[in-house]
Amino acid sequence: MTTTIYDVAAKAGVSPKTVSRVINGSALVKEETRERVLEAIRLLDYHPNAVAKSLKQKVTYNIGYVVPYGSDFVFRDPGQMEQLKGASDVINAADYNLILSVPSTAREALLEVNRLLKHKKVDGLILYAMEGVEPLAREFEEKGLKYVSLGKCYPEQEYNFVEVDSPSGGYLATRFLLNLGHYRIGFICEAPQFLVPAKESMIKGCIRAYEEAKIEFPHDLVLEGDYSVEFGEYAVGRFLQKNPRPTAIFCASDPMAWGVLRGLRKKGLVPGRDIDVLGGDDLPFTKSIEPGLSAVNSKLYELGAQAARMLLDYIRNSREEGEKGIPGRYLQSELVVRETTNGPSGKR
Amino acid sequence: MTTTIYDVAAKAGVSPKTVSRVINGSALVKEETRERVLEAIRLLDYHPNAVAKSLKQKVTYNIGYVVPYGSDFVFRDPGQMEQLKGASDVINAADYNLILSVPSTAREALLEVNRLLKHKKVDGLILYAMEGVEPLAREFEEKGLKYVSLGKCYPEQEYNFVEVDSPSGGYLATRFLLNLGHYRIGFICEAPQFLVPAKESMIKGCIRAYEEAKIEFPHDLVLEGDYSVEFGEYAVGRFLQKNPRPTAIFCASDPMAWGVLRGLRKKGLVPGRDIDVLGGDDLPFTKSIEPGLSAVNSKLYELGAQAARMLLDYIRNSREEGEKGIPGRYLQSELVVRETTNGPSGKR
DNA sequence: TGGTACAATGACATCGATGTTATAATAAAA
DNA sequence: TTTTATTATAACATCGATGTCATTGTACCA
Repeated sequence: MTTTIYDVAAKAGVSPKTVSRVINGSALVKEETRERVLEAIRLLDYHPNAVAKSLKQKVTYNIGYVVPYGSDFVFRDPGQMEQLKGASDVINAADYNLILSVPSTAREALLEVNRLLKHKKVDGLILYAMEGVEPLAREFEEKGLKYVSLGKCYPEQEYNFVEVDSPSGGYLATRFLLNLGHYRIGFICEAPQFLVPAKESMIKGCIRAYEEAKIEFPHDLVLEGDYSVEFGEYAVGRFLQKNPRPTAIFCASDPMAWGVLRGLRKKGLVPGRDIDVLGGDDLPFTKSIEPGLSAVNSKLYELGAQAARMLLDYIRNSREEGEKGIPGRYLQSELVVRETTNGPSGKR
Repeated sequence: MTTTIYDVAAKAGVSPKTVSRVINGSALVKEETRERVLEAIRLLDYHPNAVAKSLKQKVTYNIGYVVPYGSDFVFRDPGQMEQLKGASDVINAADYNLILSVPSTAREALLEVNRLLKHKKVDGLILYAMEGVEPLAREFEEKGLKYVSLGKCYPEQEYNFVEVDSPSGGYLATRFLLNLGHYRIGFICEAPQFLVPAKESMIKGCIRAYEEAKIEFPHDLVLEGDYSVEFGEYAVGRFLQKNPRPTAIFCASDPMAWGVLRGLRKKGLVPGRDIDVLGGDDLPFTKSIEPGLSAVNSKLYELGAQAARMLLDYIRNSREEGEKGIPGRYLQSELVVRETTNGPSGKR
């Protein structure tokens, strides 16, 4: 049936071990033998069986990417895709495979993770941190299973995570808007059910910026959004009822900002002239929107890429037993100014 | 180290084979023994090694999902994500794993596919059909490797594909617009570099609808787009220069239609009043856009799901050698009418 | 010329499960 | 009660690679 290393060995008149040496580029093979073996491999169209190799070497070259119970959420959120893409690129470049798993309930997520990690289908896991992953993360650590999470899984987590520093992004955005002359700013921040409990909301940074500027923070202008375009649109209505109404709106995610743009237009308001708008991701799509949406760049691609790099590092260099993993990292955001932030009306 | 089936056997005082029987739910185990074994499994927190099982059974329970050299394209196109999601849901429900691979060049794609299929890392492959996959598909067939393609890989392909019947979608859309009273319709169809050579363009169906209505087809109003929002916006400018200018625009994809909406607005035109617009995918995002975009529903989720189902079928029921696979299937589109199609101006 | 190093190769065991086949224990049939 | 089925279990081989260790061949040095 399938050709094995034994077939090749027989054809080349050597032992299987020698064929193995040739495949793995060992220097301990005479040039002439090597060529004979390579010829046999070519003739038989032989491909080593990765499963057998895995069994012996206890390495699968598979990385699991698990997003617990977020199926709909995940596939519709372009921010999620950026993270996945970052991870995918790094994993593929390292000749590993990415096993994508998007269970739809917490229970399924648990089963899934077991199937992958404990049954040795993957060498490690990238875990998207959401409400409810804490027990999973704890268990991994207890059992010495390798993972890196996208975001902290619980407040005291010190190892194996990469996280966007949301408060610093909020601070950056707010300071910028305050400097433009805004003081009534509407905030759409992250609804808790979409945030890991451990993650600090951007709003902390926003408040800090107000404090530094010694301006009173407009607590009446804070909404909690679900990352959807729809929510952004809805929020516009809410904000316009306020008195005085905000002169700028800052959203924790780009899709909500897209919704805000749409909502404003529906009300006959011009973003960037009547009301300033600032997004929270700087997704690729945001670059091509009209008018050009200013945004905090949350480095989502980089987030995924770094997580993958950390995990690969961890997998390949973990000699000592009982080491805790790799210290967590925070990514700092940047501000990208485009056309929707020009200062309060009249100033333009 | 890791607990194996031998450890469990020893603890329970039975043979490894009996443990295996318990794990696999064989009826040939006395109730009392079963319980003893289960207890041992629990105590030792034993999890069977999937790799060892794979080696023996020659089944990996992995499905590869390969999108040849389309990294950027893929992750930015929400239509792609719908297909991926459809496949992912089916694959996970069947207790298989999805290995996602998005190589960025044709050469990498080849290596990738070899790594996956020939090295036995997956039981089968879902292959996104694009320019250049034909040789791959041919080789798979020659070697009896299992795959199903999303779209035909070459014109005469009869097996192992699922495809959206684009011409029928084009026909549906065009007939609808003609019935509304349009006769100058602008078409943005698929640029050839993004289409498998084997796939028929929707434009064929559009022309057919014109023929049936005995109206002359406006050949001057056909553009080829790259699926991007930007192109849709650009196309608006092109169309408005035509004389007489079109009263409706039909796009092969939703993102291009989103671009058209934006482009129209920038020119001060109102979609659905001044010019009708029709999208080509009916993506989730399209449901929530403003104004509600009418669209041909291309069943992209279903496309991915069907491909996965076909492949799983093929994998599980392929007893006979040399069978060609599963006959290809075409999915028919539907029309979803929302707010952007009200007939030529004045008629409203 | 014999000894020592090192290069090149192979024999055999091993990874951890399951398939095959033999055998022990029990139940049903004669 | 003996024979025959049937149930329950185990011994051993096997999947296809690689690791360990032994062995052979060759070159270099004393």
